[in-house]
Amino acid sequence: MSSSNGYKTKQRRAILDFLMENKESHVTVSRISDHLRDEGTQVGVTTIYRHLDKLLEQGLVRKYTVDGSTSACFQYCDPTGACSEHFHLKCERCGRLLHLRCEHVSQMCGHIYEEHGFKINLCRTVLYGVCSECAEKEGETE
Amino acid sequence: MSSSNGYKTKQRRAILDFLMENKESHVTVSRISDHLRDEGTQVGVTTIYRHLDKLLEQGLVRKYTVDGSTSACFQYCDPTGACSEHFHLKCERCGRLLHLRCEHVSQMCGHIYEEHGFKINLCRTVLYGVCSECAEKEGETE
DNA sequence: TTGCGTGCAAAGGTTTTGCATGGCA
DNA sequence: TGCCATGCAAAACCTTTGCACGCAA
Repeated sequence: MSSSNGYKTKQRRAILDFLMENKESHVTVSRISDHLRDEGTQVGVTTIYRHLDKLLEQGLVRKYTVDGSTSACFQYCDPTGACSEHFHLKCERCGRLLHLRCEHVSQMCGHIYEEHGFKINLCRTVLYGVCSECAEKEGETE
Repeated sequence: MSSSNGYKTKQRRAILDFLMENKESHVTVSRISDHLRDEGTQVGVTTIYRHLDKLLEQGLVRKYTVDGSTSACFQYCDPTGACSEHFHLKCERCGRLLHLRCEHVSQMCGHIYEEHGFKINLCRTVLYGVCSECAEKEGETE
């Protein structure tokens, strides 16, 4: 079913490459556009939006918004499925996305499902907070 | 400090009333605007945005985005502060917001902080998924 | 009376749509 | 060659800003 997801064009390749290069952080459409232009592979924003929509449907990218920004953020999501099995932590200070691979926490998902009847969608859920590095920096000045 | 948060106008009253009536779900600016117009208390969107900004600063409303919609969602947040002490679950089907008051889950926050060095911000964090009622409905048709 | 609150109009952004052209298979 | 992909321009939205007037205190 997913073997023929459209033509292989250089625009699609360029967008996908950039997303994969930045799989540890999130990017906006304008950042994708700027990067591709600087790199020499000019791609219209329309095309970028259309590809992201498709990738979203296929579950290959994650989409969310960051406080204070009006534009959506996108992030490549490994097709091996690894990212749909653990929580994601987003630091409100530095913006980094951390992958929380932890047995203890995974069990909590089971607990919430069994005891509270709520099936968490790990693909969409992001835990916001402050990472240890940023907490240290703040501790210095406060 | 928070005893004099501006004048008491009928617009402010109308917006706050609507938010409090809908504290179990989220509303968009256009929904607020439509409701107030239908109710007879026409309020300009500019005013709605400005009040929401203030309420956000005061921590009286929560703001987030829902997949598929480009506009922001707002939700009244009880000033008793209880809501900053537990997780919120948002059902992706019915849109309801559930308050997860559970000792076991609260302990997990401590675990993530102590073992992973990440301090979760419960005010901003929303766990997405499907609630038990919607899961049942889907089970019937699938 | 003073100064914040309000709402219109306009600006600024982001995202979507229509349509003619380009390029993969 | 047949379609899908692309990109420009324009439209459609959402949100913010400037400014004059209204209204609470």
